[in-house]
Amino acid sequence: MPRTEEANQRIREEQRAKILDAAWKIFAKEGMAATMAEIATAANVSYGLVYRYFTNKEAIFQALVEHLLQHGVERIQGLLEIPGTPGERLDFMISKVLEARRERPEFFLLFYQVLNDKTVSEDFRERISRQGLAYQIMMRQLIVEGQATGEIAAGDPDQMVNAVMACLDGLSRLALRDLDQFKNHFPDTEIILRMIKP
Amino acid sequence: MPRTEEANQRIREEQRAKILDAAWKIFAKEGMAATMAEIATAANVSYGLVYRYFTNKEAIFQALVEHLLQHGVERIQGLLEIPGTPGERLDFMISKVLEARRERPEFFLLFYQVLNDKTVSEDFRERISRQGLAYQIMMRQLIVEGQATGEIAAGDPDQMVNAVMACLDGLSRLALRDLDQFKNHFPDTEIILRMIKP
Amino acid sequence: MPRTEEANQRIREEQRAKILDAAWKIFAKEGMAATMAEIATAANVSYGLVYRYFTNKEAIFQALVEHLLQHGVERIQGLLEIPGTPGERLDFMISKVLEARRERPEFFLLFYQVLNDKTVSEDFRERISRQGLAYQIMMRQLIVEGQATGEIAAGDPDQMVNAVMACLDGLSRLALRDLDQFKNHFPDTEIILRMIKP
Amino acid sequence: MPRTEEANQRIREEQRAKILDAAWKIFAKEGMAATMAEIATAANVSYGLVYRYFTNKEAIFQALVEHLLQHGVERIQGLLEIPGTPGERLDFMISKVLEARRERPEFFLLFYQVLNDKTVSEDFRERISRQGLAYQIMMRQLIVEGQATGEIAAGDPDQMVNAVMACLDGLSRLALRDLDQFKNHFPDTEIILRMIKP
DNA sequence: AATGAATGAGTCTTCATTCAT
DNA sequence: GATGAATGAAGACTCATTCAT
Repeated sequence: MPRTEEANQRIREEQRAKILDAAWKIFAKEGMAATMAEIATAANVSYGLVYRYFTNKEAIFQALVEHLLQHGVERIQGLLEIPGTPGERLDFMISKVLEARRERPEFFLLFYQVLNDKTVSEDFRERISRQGLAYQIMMRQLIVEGQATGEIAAGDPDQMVNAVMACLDGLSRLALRDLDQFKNHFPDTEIILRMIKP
Repeated sequence: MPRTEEANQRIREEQRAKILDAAWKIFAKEGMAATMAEIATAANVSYGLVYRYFTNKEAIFQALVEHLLQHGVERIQGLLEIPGTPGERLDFMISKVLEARRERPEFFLLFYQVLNDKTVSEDFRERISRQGLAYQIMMRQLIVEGQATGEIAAGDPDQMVNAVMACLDGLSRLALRDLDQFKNHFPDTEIILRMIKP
Repeated sequence: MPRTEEANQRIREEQRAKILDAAWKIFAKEGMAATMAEIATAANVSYGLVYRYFTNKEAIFQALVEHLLQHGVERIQGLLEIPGTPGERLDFMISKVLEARRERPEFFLLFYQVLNDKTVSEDFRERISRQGLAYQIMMRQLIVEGQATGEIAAGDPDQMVNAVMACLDGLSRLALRDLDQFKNHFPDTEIILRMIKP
Repeated sequence: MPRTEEANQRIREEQRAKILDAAWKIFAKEGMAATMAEIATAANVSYGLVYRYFTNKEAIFQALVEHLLQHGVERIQGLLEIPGTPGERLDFMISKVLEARRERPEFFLLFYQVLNDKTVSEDFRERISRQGLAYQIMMRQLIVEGQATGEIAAGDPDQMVNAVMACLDGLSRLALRDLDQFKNHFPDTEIILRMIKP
């Protein structure tokens, strides 16, 4: 008695999700050094099954990255439409991303894995990189505007962008090293914002 | 007619240095994922020669880490003896480390590689970790003292430490991703310090 | 549809046995100089598969040696319980071991490989050595007793032990060099025994 | 001021001898697994020098084997000319070889290394093997003759040859394993001879 | 759809051999 | 004649990927 078509469909989706969930955690931590065995074990599926859902390791990575790109675009789109003064918009933009980073650290960790791992295909690096850049360009733009309105401290806007981005990056990595510190002493937005406030 | 003993000595020192120099760059970028072939190529020596100078990959890593620990200890020792108010000492401490990070990015990148790579021996992780911690504890102490004197902003000192450390970590990583940004728009100490200033 | 658990179990046991069988022959001949490729080829499996069954070359060796120790102990235990005069017991003991050596030459060849190969772990050498010694001590004891009863020739019992043991060792090695001679002209126990008979 | 020709000649011979002496010990123990570094160290010469005296490892081996063959031939020649009854000649032949084996164990150990090591060139194995065979054939012949005269026990002469040869082989190997036993309890000829005496 | 056994290419390490001095 | 630094091929081991059931 074969399964119904819907049942199969559902199974497939569930299994795929299970694998991807596991992959998030593993890839965020290990990057491309993650092994297929680790992923299968973490997903609680058999070794071979992973290959029925994904062509190869790169393909899993790709699925995660697509997710990243997708959500990233949405998020950035959202930020573009926010009303307010440049300073207000910066506040919002940074507080939002901080929140996201606190809630989904794997998300951003993967982001950096993509950028640093040379075994990741150039195409991904390119796309991921472009997205990060979009965010930075927007931040820079708002900083420049904010300096004009006096909401933002004077100084090289690029330095400020680098400082803020570095801080975000570093916080994400803290999640890897010391989850306790990360969860219990995640800095308030205010602290970060002081870097660019007059 | 064999080479003189001094000539051999010199050759050995030069080659060893050449290999270590190459290893800094490679390990900073790749961590233990670096291949011996990469290191040999970067050092411009043959594959097998690396093994005449170092027992194995771990031993190269070890040599670099020892260097790290050595200099780190000196640096931290130096900071302990600085006179001044807590706020002044924090200024000094952070400006010094920023300078070091700008000048020797590989140095700190390796630091993080050690912490994150689970293939690195537990002993190294322990020692490196302890050193990072010493720095953080000192910073936290000065922040608390600075808050008492009013030189430092009120708020959870742990959050501030995390924010500053994250920023430092993130800046180091910027060197990997975008050396141009890193070199030309490295943030002034002042920007970072604003995070903890009232 | 996956294989049944039993099928897998059976496959694993068969393959493991196949590899061990091949390993007996190869290790007996080459000792630790045996290559994994040789073993895989002799076992008619792929290179990598050997590593799914054994951690490393040493582990294969270990499995064989455990077998050796196991059976050796049984054999020696058996000899202790034999009734009869010292001379009779010596006859029995030597005829038994000769038979074993004729039937399972690899068994004893491996024994000597362990003793002579300095790349074998000290622990193994120790255990194997102790076992050989136990056998020799028993033989020496019976020789001394046999000399008292007049069943055994007078003379230095250590020399006799050495002569007999040397003969056994040498016969095993003959299997390597000239299997034809070994099989068709394996000496009768009587010949060996004459060395210690009056 | 260049060295005189004779001085050079003498140096060359001394160095060559030094290397060969060292090689005897090392090769007897390790066979072809001996490393050139070990040999150079044991000979107390520099690594590279070995290659000025010998083309490669095989060549050292070859020099030793030539020595073996040379002396072996002499020895066997000597035995052919011995007068006496078959039994007397056997006594002589075996006592001589036992003496040689006790005095120069490396000599015979190398002999067996050649036979068993597949990395030794087929040619050597062939020649060495032939020599061993010559010795055995002679022994067999004398045994047969001795059986006719009643000096030698009845029985399969091949078995007797194998038993005696095995004993010799085994004794040589005892030198590797337990030099103390080898030196202090080397069996008297008489014990060995009993195997073939009525 | 699922399982895990099987394969082999890539990397680490050793060591025979070559080469510059 | 002598030295030891340099090279690279061979063997151990890991792990992505394929395959039989």
